[in-house]
Amino acid sequence: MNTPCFNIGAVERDTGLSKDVLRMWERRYGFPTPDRDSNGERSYPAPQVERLRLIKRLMDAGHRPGKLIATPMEELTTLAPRRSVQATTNETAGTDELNELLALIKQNDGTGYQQAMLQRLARQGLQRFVQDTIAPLTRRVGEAWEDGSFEVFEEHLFTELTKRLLRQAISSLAGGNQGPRVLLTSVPDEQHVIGLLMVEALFALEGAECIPLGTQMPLLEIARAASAHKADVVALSFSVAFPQRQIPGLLQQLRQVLPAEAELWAGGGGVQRLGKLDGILVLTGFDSAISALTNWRKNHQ
Amino acid sequence: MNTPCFNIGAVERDTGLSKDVLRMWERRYGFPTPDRDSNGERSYPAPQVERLRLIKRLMDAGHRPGKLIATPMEELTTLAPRRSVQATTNETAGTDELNELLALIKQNDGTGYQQAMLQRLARQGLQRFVQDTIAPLTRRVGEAWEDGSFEVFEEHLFTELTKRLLRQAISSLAGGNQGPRVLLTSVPDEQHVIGLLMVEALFALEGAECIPLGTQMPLLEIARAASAHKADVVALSFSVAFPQRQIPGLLQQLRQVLPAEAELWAGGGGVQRLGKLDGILVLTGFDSAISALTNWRKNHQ
DNA sequence: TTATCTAATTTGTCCTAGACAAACAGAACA
DNA sequence: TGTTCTGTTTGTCTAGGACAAATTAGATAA
Repeated sequence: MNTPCFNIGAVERDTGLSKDVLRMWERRYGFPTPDRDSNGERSYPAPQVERLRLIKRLMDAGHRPGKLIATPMEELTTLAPRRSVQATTNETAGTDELNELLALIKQNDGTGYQQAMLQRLARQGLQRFVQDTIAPLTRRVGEAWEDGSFEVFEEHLFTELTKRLLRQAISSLAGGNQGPRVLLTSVPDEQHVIGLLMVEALFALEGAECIPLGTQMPLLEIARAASAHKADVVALSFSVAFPQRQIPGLLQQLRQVLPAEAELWAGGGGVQRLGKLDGILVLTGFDSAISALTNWRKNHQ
Repeated sequence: MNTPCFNIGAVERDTGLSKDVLRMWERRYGFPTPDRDSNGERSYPAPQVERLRLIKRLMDAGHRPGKLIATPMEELTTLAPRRSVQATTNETAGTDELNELLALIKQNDGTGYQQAMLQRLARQGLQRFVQDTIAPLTRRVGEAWEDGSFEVFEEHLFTELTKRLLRQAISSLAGGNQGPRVLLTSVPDEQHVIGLLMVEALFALEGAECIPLGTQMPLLEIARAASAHKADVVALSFSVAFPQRQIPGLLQQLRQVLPAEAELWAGGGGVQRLGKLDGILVLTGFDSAISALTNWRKNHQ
């Protein structure tokens, strides 16, 4: 493992920082300081890539790059998150149980986690399971990832296993066909699917007809899918990690290309601070999602 | 829908063509021809974005951009795929049944598809189901997508439902613990997970201990995960859609940062034409994967 | 002291235009 | 028919400049 090197494209892939940003940081802040290969192209040593990944994580947690880059490495690893301060409010109840579940993931005990979750599902029923177990657990994992107490691969394992549980639960429900036809998906660059699965579970419980298209649909394809499926509602999910600044523009762009008769709903952690947008319904939580559904039914009978 | 416009970043997201490529094509070929907004920045009309998406699809199917861009739009829509010529060989048997399954997707009948697949699973058993149903079906969908007879959203629906089936089948297996500990994942930019799920199903059937980390793990994180989980094998999947040229470099880079005691296996449609690589085992198919597993056991008892 | 508005700063994204290497196609050759 | 060589195609990298949106800091008013 003697100092493997990454070119700028590989660093972009691995860190999520665009080439433009990597070059700009080098120009402005003097970091990173890649070597040059025989063609004069940047060649990033692995430790610098690690540091960039750490910086990116702290940025996603609300820190600013200028400060971070000036901070020495040791200090970086101990920095706390800035954004999610008011998070731990209604988590007094059941906190210990959630911690136990997370501990299973941290011990790399995927099987144990799955079994414990299935028990909870059986005990709580799907709706409560989604709202009281999956949702807070997901948020907790996000926070833990931000403050560094969760490794990336632990988060991946959690995500993969949780997706399985949800999908399994959903497919055990008979496909509803009373309610609106709801097309569930996300925009390109938004790959978090757990939010979509949670809301699908709730909608399916209510008997709505869900069309799960997975994540990362190009906007124009969402519009075509909505036409082809005669969807009554297009529901998009934005995670907290999604670049907030892009959301309003994306939604309005999609609203423009979407059939007029299809409603556009947006939910997830990313849209909570969003203002009102014309022709778009912002879902601020699970209750809001369910009441949107019942409202739709009231207006379409 | 009066000519909505996309900036270059949105086009990159929606088409998968990098900003560099978009600018270069404009310089070289005179297409696309975006307008400019008040800041002098490119503004792509929706029809051009559609055309770019079509071109990208045909490129993934083996065509060359120079030709495609010179081709008029009407002709583009009728172009056949170039790459997958020898595909339809051993598909004589059961072709009609597979066509029926695909027809369900095309009719947007997700529920019917799921039921039909569950029946097949029960009839064939998991191993045959993976090899004789899921695998050819997935290949067929890929081909159909390439030659334009499948819409993107139909492919998404198929993918989402098939993932559910596989995950459900896998989680019904008791977690094995005899065989090697196999860490299953993919590199960043490789988001196709069905191949991973198929091989996980086979390995789990053989009693191996699978650690599914989902897709898109940064290389350095794969290495950390392998250490933390004490993985005996890291198995990566590359779909046919993954840029072939990047694969050898990626694998060697990963091999460098991976613990020496962990084996590195690479499978999927993307690695079939790959030459031999030092310290990396290329899996050319399901049989090859299973024999790799038994070989490993032979060498580690 | 708190609130609000303005100015300065930070930061990401976009721009042009040039260079080069890897991949590919086709021709000449064995 | 197969192989090597050469020219073309194509993607990715480089440099540094510009600017707008977001954020912070400072100043003024309540």
